[in-house]
Amino acid sequence: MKARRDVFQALADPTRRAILLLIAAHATTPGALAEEFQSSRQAISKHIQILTECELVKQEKRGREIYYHINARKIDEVDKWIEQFRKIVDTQFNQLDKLLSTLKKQRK
Amino acid sequence: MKARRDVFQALADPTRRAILLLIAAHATTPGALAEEFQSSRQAISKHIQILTECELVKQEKRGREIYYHINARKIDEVDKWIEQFRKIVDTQFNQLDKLLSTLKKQRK
DNA sequence: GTCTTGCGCAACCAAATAATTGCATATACA
DNA sequence: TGTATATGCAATTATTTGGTTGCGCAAGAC
Repeated sequence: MKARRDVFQALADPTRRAILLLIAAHATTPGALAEEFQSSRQAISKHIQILTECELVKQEKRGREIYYHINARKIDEVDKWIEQFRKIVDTQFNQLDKLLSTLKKQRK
Repeated sequence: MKARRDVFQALADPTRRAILLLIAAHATTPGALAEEFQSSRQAISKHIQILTECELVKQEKRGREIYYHINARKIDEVDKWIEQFRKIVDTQFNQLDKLLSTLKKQRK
């Protein structure tokens, strides 16, 4: 567990998506979340760690418990990509060269 | 290469997102796509295969070439999830029980 | 104080993923 | 017909992922 930590990758796992919905509905602790899944507390904790690393959730330590909150703005990154994608599809974008140079920049 | 094949997982890989943008801009063949990346043709082909399996792109065989087209409707699945997520965040959704039973159904 | 609870951290493991390499096949072109 | 091109398929490999188990450490409960 180490490398690519972006929102897209975080959303790829169905358990993590479920966790996000639960936190969105009600700020919760790792233990409380784990009870909702068949996996262990540690497994859930790792998922939350990934969600925290890519800033989709933030922690609030309160006593010996940790409450997780949603950072909704991070989802905008996904929205932005989809919007860009849709725009290209819709306009049948023919400035291919422009797109290619954009992609090259992103790779660096 | 076998299991989970959904749109979220397909979008998790940055190369696949780039491929999608390229196809969106201009229907293309595997060979033409491979030239835009440093990876081999086979590597790109596998990515396209994944994108095809989850129906984000469709094939059109023409002679010995294969042209790929975008199936934009599949992206709606992501949109829908984000919309659901946003709705929960915005309303601070307190019918937690309802959400929990929804999640349980989805797991089956 | 002692005990229990709520966590994180590290080691470990099985399975999935991404990429390579080599080979097969079908179409175009000379 | 023979050769080059465009592609898929299968086997192999390194890395990443998702999960488990065991340990340790604070913060409340008694």
